[in-house]
Amino acid sequence: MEKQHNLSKNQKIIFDLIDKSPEPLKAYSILFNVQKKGINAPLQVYRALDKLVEIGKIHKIESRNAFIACQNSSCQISKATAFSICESCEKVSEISNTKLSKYLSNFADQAGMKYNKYNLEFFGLCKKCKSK
Amino acid sequence: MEKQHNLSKNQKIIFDLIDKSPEPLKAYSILFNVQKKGINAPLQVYRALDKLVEIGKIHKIESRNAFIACQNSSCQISKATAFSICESCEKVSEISNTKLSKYLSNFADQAGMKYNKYNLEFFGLCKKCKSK
DNA sequence: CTTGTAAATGTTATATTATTACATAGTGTT
DNA sequence: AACACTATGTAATAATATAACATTTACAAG
Repeated sequence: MEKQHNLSKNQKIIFDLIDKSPEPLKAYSILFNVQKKGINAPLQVYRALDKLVEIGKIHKIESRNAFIACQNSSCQISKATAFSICESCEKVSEISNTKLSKYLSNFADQAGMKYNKYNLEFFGLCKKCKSK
Repeated sequence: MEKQHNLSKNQKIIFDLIDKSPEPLKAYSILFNVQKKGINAPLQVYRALDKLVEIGKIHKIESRNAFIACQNSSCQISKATAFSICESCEKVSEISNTKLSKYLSNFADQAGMKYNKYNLEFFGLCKKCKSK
């Protein structure tokens, strides 16, 4: 059984916003959107984001400085993430591919070193953009 | 034969600095270091960095907003990159592993979509930090 | 129930990272 | 020489993120 994380008020407001969004959201766009709910300062947003990332409810798309809800119910901790990013329309999808994640989790480098965490971002054109 | 890129003055100054550095450098630390050489403004640094990334002489470590010289002589274009990052001392190494790069370059997702570009960052503890 | 502790909140200010806009200069063709 | 392209210089500003400090809430242990 996975640990239940009871989100606090701000965390819930911000998670709900990200979860409903079809695209990754940036911190200041989140801030703008939640100001009517009483969240006034960047730090309030960043604190909630940090926590949500920590418990795996959202992931940060590093190359875009944006945040997306976890699409993968089994991924409760953000330690092994893979995304596909369309370089034209900026659509981002989380990749859940058991073979890929096994391959990467078991990867050992030249020195035999293994890693407990990774983040992979693939770039290309999504179907729609490719057919344009 | 690979295309030869003749670096301009600013590009060369900034590449040399990054290439000599044992660790990834951040843009404003680069700026600070090259001010004695007549580069005064952030934009001058960012323009050179953009170009150097484009031609594959350096890579950006996205999770750290820092830049590292390409360690891999065959990687003239930054389109397939993998790094190992120590979460304790922040040491970063580029991974050149043919199997890994083949695996990722050939990876096709659920929809059969393939990608022309990827960036992978592994996190863990380096040998030194692990033995502490 | 009250006390201790960790987590979360609120607020202001500031640090860090990156780009826009505009003017000028160099480089290499044809 | 004319052209196109790349690079440079400078000032201002936008976008992203954190530091410092005061207060409040949640909740388990005594």
